[in-house]
Amino acid sequence: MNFRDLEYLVTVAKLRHFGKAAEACHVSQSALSLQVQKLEREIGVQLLERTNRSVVVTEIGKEVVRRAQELLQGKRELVDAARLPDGRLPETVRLGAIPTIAPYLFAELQTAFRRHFPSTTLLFDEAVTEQLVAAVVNGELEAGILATPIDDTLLDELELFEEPFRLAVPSRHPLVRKGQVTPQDLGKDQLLLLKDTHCLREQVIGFCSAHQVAGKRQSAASSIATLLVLVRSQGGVTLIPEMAIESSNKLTGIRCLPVEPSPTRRIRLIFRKTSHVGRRLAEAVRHCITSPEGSKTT
Amino acid sequence: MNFRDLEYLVTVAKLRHFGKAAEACHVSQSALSLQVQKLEREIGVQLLERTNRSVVVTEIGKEVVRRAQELLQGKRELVDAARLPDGRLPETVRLGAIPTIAPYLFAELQTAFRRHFPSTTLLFDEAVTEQLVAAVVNGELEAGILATPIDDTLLDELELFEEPFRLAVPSRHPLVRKGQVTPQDLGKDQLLLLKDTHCLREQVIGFCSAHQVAGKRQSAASSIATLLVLVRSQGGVTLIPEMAIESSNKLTGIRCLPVEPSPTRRIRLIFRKTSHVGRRLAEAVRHCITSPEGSKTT
DNA sequence: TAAAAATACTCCATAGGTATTTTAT
DNA sequence: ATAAAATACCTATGGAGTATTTTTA
Repeated sequence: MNFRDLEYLVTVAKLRHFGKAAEACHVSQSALSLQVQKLEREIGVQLLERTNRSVVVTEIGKEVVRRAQELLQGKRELVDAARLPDGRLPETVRLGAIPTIAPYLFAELQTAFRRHFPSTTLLFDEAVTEQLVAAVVNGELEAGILATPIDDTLLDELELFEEPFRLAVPSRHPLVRKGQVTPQDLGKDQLLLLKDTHCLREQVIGFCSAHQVAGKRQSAASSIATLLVLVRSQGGVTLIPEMAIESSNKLTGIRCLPVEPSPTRRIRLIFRKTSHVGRRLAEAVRHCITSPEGSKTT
Repeated sequence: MNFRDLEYLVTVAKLRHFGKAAEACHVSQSALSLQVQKLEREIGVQLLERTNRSVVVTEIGKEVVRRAQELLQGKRELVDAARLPDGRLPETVRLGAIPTIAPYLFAELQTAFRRHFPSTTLLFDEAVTEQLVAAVVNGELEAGILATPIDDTLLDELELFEEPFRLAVPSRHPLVRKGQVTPQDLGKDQLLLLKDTHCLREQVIGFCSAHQVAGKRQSAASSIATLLVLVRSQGGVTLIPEMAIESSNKLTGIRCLPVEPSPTRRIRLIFRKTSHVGRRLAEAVRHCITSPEGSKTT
């Protein structure tokens, strides 16, 4: 067994097709087929079931593929860790964030990062929690920023900060006069929510149920920007994270009010436990965010 | 890079000698030397410093060796997991235990295990906590039984039970009449302790300091059996785990008294998080110990 | 100068390629 | 009948061996 064999297996399992897998691995179909067979013989267990139309991974195969992916990732991380210069970062690193954070953080983070680590290019990616976690686990991203406690033994997390939510209401909503808002006020108007791929939605619902707030709800928007447009056009209300306020100030007809006691979400960085690069990137990002005016060279 | 290269590197790092490493790997010195050089070229980092008298592993090399060992262990576990029959155990498994547990548990455990898993041979090993943990981490043992909370991200643990200590005293010690003993009684006689490789020693000291018990102490014995002989010959006292009482009853001139509140230790099973075999063995052992008269086939 | 690692050179096992056959829908 | 994987067979890369050289304590 060698890493190449595992690469072949993982690729066939992903594409469910020997021919396409061979192409992806830049070898002939026969070569790949042969190596996978050899691997199965060596382990002594059938990993794939082949017919002329489809390839299905056996139950044991799935477990083997999962472990093979870990080994391949471990190999990459071995090389990365060995090459990582003392106290520096690689030439390029990839950072992800969930959609309700990314647009409000990336611009400033980019600036701060450039100042602190001028020789490293920071690439951004936006994805919902589930995909973000998967991307960090399989090594497509070195680190990710999200707002959900992680439950993956392969990942570590670094706390960033706790962010309060504000209630966004139409400009001439009666609550604007009152200024201070209580959780109970949330039940009086139509509460606009994001679609359910976004963790923000669950956090808002969680806050409501923690305070026994019921009321009309509508889940239509897939971004905070859309939520705010709906607040204005439909006259509903919504909770948005503090970070989103500055950019939404440009949107006339909306006011953002503090709620007391305040709903919050906890922003975290995740990275693979075993990834030196990931951990160092996470520390770098935290440094950029918590002390944007420091100095540190790369 | 392939697994063989990593094997060569790990072996050289362990033996600090190319020739001996080559012998251990059953290849010629030149073959091994060449592959290690190739690996260093591929990674682009010097891993070893060679002179004609010694081989030293560089700082980066140590990290790479550590990761290489993990990859090699991961490869073994991939094969083990794939070959592991549903709900069964391999032909042979290796279980370790610390010296203050092993002699009192292995005999009965062997019997129960044979009944529950007749087709699996259970091999035992005895080692102090530090060595036991190392052996489980590097895969020499599938699981281990100890009495210390583990602090290793590679390991998982399974609680077994909480075990009380008893105070062993000479037969005609005044406390024998009194029957019930308090922690404060421990300070009145010479307290005999194990040498400091044994965690039992720290646990006894911990109990004493938790109850502000001072007094004469002597750390000489390297086994509970020796402790008890000293109790009799020197007239001191000692705390021994409940499991050890039955076999020490054969020793005349010793009485074991309960202490109230009772000192205890928590017995646990450890195994590699990623080892299917280890986890299953740990569950099997727990099953054997908690329900020794059950039925389960292998 | 002696022990040990590196190098030179030869050999062969095995991964890879092309062409073809088998298999299952 | 056809798409796809397996097989046959040839080629060539690279890992292994032996012999020798270089290095440095």
